[in-house]
Amino acid sequence: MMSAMAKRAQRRADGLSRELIVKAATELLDAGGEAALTLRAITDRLSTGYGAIYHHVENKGDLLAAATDEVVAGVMTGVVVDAEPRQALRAVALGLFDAIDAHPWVGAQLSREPWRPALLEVYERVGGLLHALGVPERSIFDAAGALVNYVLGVAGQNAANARLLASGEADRAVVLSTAAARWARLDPDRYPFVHKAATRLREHDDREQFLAGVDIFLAGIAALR
Amino acid sequence: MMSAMAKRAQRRADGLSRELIVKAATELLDAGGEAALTLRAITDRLSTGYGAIYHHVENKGDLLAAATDEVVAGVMTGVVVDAEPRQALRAVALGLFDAIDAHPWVGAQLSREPWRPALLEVYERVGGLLHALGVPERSIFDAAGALVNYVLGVAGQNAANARLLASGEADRAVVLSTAAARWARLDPDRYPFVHKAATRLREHDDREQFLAGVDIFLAGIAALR
DNA sequence: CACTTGTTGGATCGGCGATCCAAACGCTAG
DNA sequence: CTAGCGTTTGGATCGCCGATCCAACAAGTG
Repeated sequence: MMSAMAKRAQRRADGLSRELIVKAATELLDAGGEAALTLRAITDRLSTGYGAIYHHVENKGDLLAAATDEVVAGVMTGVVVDAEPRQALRAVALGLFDAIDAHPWVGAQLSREPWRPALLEVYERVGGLLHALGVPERSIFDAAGALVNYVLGVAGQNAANARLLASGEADRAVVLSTAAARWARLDPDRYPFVHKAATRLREHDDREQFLAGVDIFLAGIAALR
Repeated sequence: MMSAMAKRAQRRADGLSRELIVKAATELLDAGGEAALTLRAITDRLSTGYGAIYHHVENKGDLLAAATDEVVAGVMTGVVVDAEPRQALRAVALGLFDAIDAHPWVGAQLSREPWRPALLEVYERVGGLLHALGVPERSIFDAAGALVNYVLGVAGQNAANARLLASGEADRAVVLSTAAARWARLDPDRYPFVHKAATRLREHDDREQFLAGVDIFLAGIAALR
C-alpha cells in the first residue's frame, strides 16, 4: 500500500529517434555480429523499453535494413565519380567490398534482402558506368546484374567467414591454415584441383582475389562490345 | 496411484535415422521455406520427441546443412561429365541454378555457409573444367572463385525472391510488375539507368539472365588465356 | 533371467520478437 | 495557470523457438 510510488522509474531526458536507434543497432552489430542485435540489447543500451523502440521502428527486420541502407549509402556517396569508367567500376566494387569487410553483417543482409533502396543506387551507378564503357544498351541489364550478383556472392562469403571468426576463438590466419591443411589432405586423385589449390588458399588475399574476379567480369563485358 | 500406466505413450515401431530426419526436414523446407523448419514441426511430422532428433543430429544448423549437402550432391552427380568444357561449365552452373530455384532455402544456406563439403565438389568440378578449358594454372583459383561466387550471389537473390513470394500472397508476375512500376516511377534524371531498365525487369527471365552472366564470366576467362 | 548399452519421448529452461497498456510528457485552448 | 489530449515512453506479458536433461523403453549379452 505504502509504496505505490517508484513504479515508473524515470524517463529519458533526451528524446529517442529512429536515427539514434539505428546508430545503436549499428554499434551492436559491429561489436558482436548479427546475433548481438536483439531488442533487449537495444533497450539496455538506450535505457528504454520495447514500446519506445517499436514506436520508431517497424520491427527488427526494418531496423537491420535501415542500418544496412545507411552503410551502403555511405559507400555510394564516398566513391569517386569522375574517374575513367573502368576504374570507377572497380572503385564501386571495392568500396562495397571494404564496407562489407568492415561490417560483415551488411553482407549477410544484402544477400538476404537484395531489393533495398540502397542497392538501387548501386545498380544505377553500375548501369551508368557500363553505359559510359560503351556496353551496348541491350546488354547493360544483364551485365549490371551479373556484376552486382558477383559482389553479393562475395559479400555472403565474407559474412560467413566473419561469423566463423567471431564464434570460434581462432584468428584469421589459423582458420585459413587449418582449412588449407584440410584441402591438402584430400585425395589428390579424386580432388586434384582443390588439392593443388590448398597452397593458394593459405596465401591468398581476399581483397585481391575479389578484384581479380571483378577484372574477369570486366574483361567479359568488354567482349560484349 | 492407480494410473501410473499410459504415461509413456507409445514408441516408434520403425527406427529413426539421420537420413529419415534429413528427408523430413527437406520436405518441410520445400513446403514452407526456411521458417517452416522448426524442431517442433519435425517432431510432429515424425511423431517423436526432441531427444530422438538430437540423438541423430547435432543441432538445427547441422540438419539444415545436411539437407543442403544432399541437394547439391544430387546436382553434381546428375550433371553430364563428358561434354565440351565450356558447355559443361554452363551445365554445372545451370544445374545449381535449377536446384536452388526448386529449393530456394538451399540458396540461402549456401550464401550463409559456403564452406560445406558439397561446395568442395563444385569447386573441384569447376576447377577441372577450367583447366580443361586451357586457363593458365595461376588464374584458375581466381576464376573458379569468381564463378562460384557469382552463382552464390544469384542463389541468394533467388532465395530472397522466394521468401517474398512465399510470405506475401502475390504471385511472381504481380511482384515483378509492381517492382517494375516502382522503377519506372523513379525520376529519369536521377535514375536514368534503373528507369530505363524497368521494362526489362518486367520481361526478363531469371534463368536466361543467369546464363547471360555465366557467359560474361566465361568470356572474361577466355581473355585470361 | 539380470544387466548393460543405445534409443526414444517429453518436461523444462532461458531467450527471443512482438504486442499491449498505463504512466509520463508536452503542447494547445480556454 | 490549468485542464485536456495526442504523442512518446517503459515494462509486463505472450507465444514460440532451440536446446538440455532425464526417465522410460528396447535390444543385445551373459
